[in-house]
Amino acid sequence: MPPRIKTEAEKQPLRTRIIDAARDLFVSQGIEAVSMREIARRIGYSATSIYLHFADKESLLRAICETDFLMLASAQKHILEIADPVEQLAALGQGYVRFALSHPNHYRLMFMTPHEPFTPETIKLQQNHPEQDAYFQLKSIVQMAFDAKKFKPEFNDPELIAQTIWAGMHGVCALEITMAKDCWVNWRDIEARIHTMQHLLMNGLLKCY
Amino acid sequence: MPPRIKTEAEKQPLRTRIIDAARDLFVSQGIEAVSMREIARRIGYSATSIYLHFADKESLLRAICETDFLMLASAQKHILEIADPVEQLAALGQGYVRFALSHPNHYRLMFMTPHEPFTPETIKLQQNHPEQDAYFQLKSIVQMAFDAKKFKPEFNDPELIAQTIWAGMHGVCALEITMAKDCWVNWRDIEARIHTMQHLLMNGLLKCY
DNA sequence: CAAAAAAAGTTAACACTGTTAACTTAACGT
DNA sequence: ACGTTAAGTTAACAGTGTTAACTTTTTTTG
Repeated sequence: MPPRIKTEAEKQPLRTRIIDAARDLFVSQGIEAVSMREIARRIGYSATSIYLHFADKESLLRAICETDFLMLASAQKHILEIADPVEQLAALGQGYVRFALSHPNHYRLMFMTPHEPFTPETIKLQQNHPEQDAYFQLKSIVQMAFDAKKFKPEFNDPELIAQTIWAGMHGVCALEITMAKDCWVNWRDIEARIHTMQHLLMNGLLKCY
Repeated sequence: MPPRIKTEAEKQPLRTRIIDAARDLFVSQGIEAVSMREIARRIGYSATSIYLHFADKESLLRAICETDFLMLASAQKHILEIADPVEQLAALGQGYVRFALSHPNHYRLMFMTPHEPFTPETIKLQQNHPEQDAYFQLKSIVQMAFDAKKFKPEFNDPELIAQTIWAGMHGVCALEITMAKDCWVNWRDIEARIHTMQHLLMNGLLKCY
């Protein structure tokens, strides 16, 4: 009997099929819905076979995380082409917020859930790579603006500037993701909140904006 | 045989003993360590007896959350006595950050974990009560500063101002709580990050600070 | 005071979870 | 064709939240 022709999905190595199935699950139903058995059910394997490719659930989630970090950095890399560093900064902020709000589950996993720290050995992603490390992108752009003397003189530490910009945008996104449905707070339109924060950061940090 | 003299703890109604045991657990070992069976073990009851006081684990966690919200608001209520609204704002920010960083597990449960929305029926906490609602405290102080024409003219919506201040401080705290151990980022000192954010918010929003 | 009713707790069980050990099947090089 | 290795499987363990049925304790009532 000839071997049944494999579908495209079945040709993929199992490791990536596991990641994809797990991602599908948690993107559509949230992290709580991701169970080893459900992942296995989706790809037609037994749950234990996942352990042939990942040490444990943590590792699997970190692998997903890794591809998501790459996704974010990739989506932003075109910004590095923009000439004006101030425009770059604005675009990066916009892109970051878009990513967070259109992929809330990814965002939660990436930036709102504590994991074991990513050590350089266990991770394939290259730190300080302009197309793989979104934080490096931010740092670089801030550094360029800093070198061009765009910031007010009281801000003399580019890395601190970068981390403050990140914190500001993260605050808006994180509150939106966890608390948007909460009617305790009479939330203003998310676009207004984003705009106000960006305005505040830019105006506060830059000499003229 | 006479009934054994009850200890002080045993005299407490069971409901609060459950909450306290659960809080103890998750403060010291994180939310993952909180299981119905472990809570019960600690207070010497069977796990199912918890269900006589709480519909499910969610409800129990919400009850903890509620007492924590009260804790935060209580810790801040003295600020309402301060005369100058700008000083009030600064003190409120400081207090908020202190709370977040000294009670990270509480903070995560309160502001970084999605729950079912708190409806006015299911909650004992009074919304818009100056000693029970920390968000109301923020709103009030912002409103006072707004009425005193302390903000720059381009910021004309006090609630939006309040939400932006919150987002800024939350961003710093939330990143610290989830990512402090992550050596991917060369984190600046948390005090510097807090100070920079506060400086930025105050300088950006207020006419003169 | 005793009987009935209500409240408070308990055990056993169900359907899940992540994970391990032991076993089976398939593939491949000699 | 045989032995070896890899790939997957089933069964099982210890844990989870939760429910139903049963027992004990307390309170109310005749």
